[in-house]
Parts: sequence; structure tokens; C-alpha cells
Amino acid sequence: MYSVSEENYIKAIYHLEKNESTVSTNGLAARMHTKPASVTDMLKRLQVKDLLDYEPYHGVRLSPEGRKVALGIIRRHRLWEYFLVNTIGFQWDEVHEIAEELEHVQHPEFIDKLDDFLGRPTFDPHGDPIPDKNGRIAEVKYRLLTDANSGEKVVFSSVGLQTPELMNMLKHKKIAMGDTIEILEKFDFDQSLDVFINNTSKVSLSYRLARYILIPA
Amino acid sequence: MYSVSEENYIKAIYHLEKNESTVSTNGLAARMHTKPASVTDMLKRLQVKDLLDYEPYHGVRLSPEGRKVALGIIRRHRLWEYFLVNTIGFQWDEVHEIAEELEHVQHPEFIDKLDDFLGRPTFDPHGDPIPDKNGRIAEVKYRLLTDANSGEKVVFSSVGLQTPELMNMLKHKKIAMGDTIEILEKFDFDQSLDVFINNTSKVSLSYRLARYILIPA
DNA sequence: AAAATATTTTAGTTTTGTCTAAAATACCTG
DNA sequence: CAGGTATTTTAGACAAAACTAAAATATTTT
Repeated sequence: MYSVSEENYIKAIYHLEKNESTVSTNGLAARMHTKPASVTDMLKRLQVKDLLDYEPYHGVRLSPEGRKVALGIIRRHRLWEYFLVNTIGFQWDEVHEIAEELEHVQHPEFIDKLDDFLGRPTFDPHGDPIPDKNGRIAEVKYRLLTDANSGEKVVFSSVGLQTPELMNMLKHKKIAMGDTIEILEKFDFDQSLDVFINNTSKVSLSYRLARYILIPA
Repeated sequence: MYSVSEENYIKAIYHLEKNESTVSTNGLAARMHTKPASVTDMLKRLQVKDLLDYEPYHGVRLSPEGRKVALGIIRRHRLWEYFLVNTIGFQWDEVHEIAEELEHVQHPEFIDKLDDFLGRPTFDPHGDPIPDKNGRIAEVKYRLLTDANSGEKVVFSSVGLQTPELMNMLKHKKIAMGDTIEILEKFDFDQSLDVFINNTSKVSLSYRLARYILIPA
């Protein structure tokens, strides 16, 4: 249907739209590890295919069709992540790259069968909701760990970013999804936090790290 | 590592080498549904990458490295076929196309984990042997159903071709892998066969069809 | 062995997706 | 609001993988 490259652009736009209302060429280029000129080229192609509304110099938004395509890609990605962790035993922090490849294998009948086999899961191992076969997706509200107050005891429920760098960081600090985090102290000086993990180990988290640790709203 | 297109050429050459000792440009073009000129282009590229030995006008053979790559692709293809049938419930005649896409997802660690999860199977649902992680593959000898004698009772063990057309044909005749086939009569006129399937139903098979039904040697 | 035929390669295009350098537009600041 | 900076687009190239048409090489036939 659509090429791997086209799908990756659609997916990136979808994710960027969650933060900014309209997506910029430079923003897309940064996220895709490509140059702004290449982005412009692709946007023009995707515009023709009615996957997005693109106004030169004024950013881009997904069309309804584009959003549908995006949800399909995200569905495949997250189902595969679920499979990799719950079926064949990967750690939750190892699966993003592999799912990134698998998500481009289309064949709707196949994906639905995989979905059934997995038991129609609604959340992937990172805490992100999985769209169902009709594109319906749970609206989940998280807040950042940095917004929790001193003394609060919360559950690590999702990550705000999925790079190997972040995964390494978390592994090194021995913090995993589902862990209980108690805020011991918040430092004004550098916004860093001291926390208590699972009532067991005391850890210090920088502001930049804590921003990507999501907890229930 | 290698592109999808490169992998498909490598795989095709590997399969063609099983019949002819050296593979022709036209033969490859036919199998790849492409033109001879395109094949020549690709052969030159693959030659540079040391995946094959190519002598202009005199055909091509895989290099040792090329053979290694081919076995990796075939391993992935057949593991996925096994997964599709035995894990998520596809019929054995529906899985070839999907595996054709999945086989190009690399990530060795992932494939080995999948292999472990499946229980390191040695044969795929079509009766073809699956290379292990070191590229070792069972040497299986089959003969064609057309070589069986009248009165013989044999087991349908593998197929000589994997096209939707053949799969449809077999489904229509209600013949599946593992079935017992008794040769009732062989007709000299058109080389067709009358056979008895699972001691139950009498079916007539054309020579062209029976040639693709493989039985233990 | 020359002619006819079949196979294969070369040459020149096309499409997709990328790039760099330069031009155009938007925005920000004084 | 004019000038400077930042962002975005255009123009022109390139590589991969395909194509068509024409040229080159092999094979087969007589």
C-alpha cells in the first residue's frame, strides 16, 4: 500500500501532532534524521495522496485518511512489542527497534490473527495504548514524574520517549515499568529528584530523565 | 545489511541452483517477474559485493558468502511459516506470501529467540527443512508422485512449488500435507493418475499437478 | 561454417527518496 | 516597519532498482 518511508513520515507526523497543533518541516526533519529539503519533497508526495493537509511555509496536519493510516502502523508496532515481550521473552526495553521493522508488514488478516493470538491486548509493554482493528485507541492521560509532589508515591506507568539511550539510563538506575516510586525530595537548584524505588533503593534522578517517566494522571 | 531486492535475487539464485548447475539470466528474470536487463544490472551489483560469481554471458553461481546469506533468508522464511501455521492458526497453504515479507526482517537475536520459542523446528509446514542458526540444513530427498508405481501407498510430504494457484488446486482436490495417497492407476495416454486419498476419496490428478506432489524417496 | 535464432548485455530513461546549495518566505527585534 | 535571522522551499544531483530498445554474443540449424 504505502512505502516504508511514507509510513515512517505518517507515523512521525502523528506523534508530533500530539504536542504541537501543526507540525513543522524542521521538526519532522529532526525526528526523521533527514534534511528539511527531503521533508518538503515527501510532504508534497503525501499531499497528492491525500494523507495530509500541507500548506507551504505553514506546516502540515494529517488528513482523516492519514490519521487512519497512522493508527494502523501504531497498532502493528505495539502489537509486535507486546508479542516480543510477552510471547518470546524480550525485555521491554529491547523491543522498540525490532518492532520498528515489523510494523511495516501489512496483511490485515495476519495482524488481526496475531491480535487474537495475543488476546487483544490494549496496552503495550511501554504503557502505550494499542489501537483496535477499527482504529479505536484508549485515551490515556499521564503526567510527568516531575509534576509529582514531594512525599507522593506513584507507579511508573509509561515512558515519554523510546530511545536506546533512555532505556539504558533506566536499566542502569534499576527502574522498570510498574515500579513504585516515592518522591523523597525535589531540589530547586537543578530540579533533580531523590526517589525511593519499590521501598528498596534510593536513587537520584535528573530533571531531564524524570521528564520522561510518566505516571497516572 | 542487504536490501529486500538483493535478498530476493540471492534467494532465487539459491533455489534455481538446485536444478541447474549454473543459473541463467533469463531463468532468473522469469522467476523474479522482471526483465533480463534488470537482472544483469543486479548481478553486477551483487558481484561487487562478493555474493556471487558472475561471468557475463555464461550464467551465475552463488559464492560461499552468498550461500550463507541465502540460508539465512530461507531460515527466516520457514521459521515464519511454521509460526503462522502452528502458533497463530493459518492454513499451510495461506502462509507463503506473508512469510515472503517477514523473511526480510533481520535482527539475528530476534530470529534465534523466535526459533527457541517455536521449539527449534526442523521442517516447515510445506515439508521443507529449516536451516539452523549455523546454516545447517537437513538434506532431504523426495521423489515426485509421478515416479511412484501403481499400487504404491505413499505419504504427501512436500510440495515442489509454492504458488497460490497450486495451493488452490490442492485445496480443491481436498489433498493436504500428510495425507496418504494410494496410486490406483497411471494412464499412458496423458500421464495422469487416479489416486485414493486417505482410503476415502478417489481423485484424478494431471501429470502437471502430480509433478509437484512430493513423497519420501 | 554461415545464417538464423535465442540469449544476454549496454545505453539511456524513470521513479523513489535522499542530498547540497541557493532562493524565497516568515518571524523577530530594535 | 525595516533589517536580520531563522525556517522553508526550489533547483539540480545522485543512487537503487526497475524499464525499453538496440547492440553484442551464443547457440542451433542447415
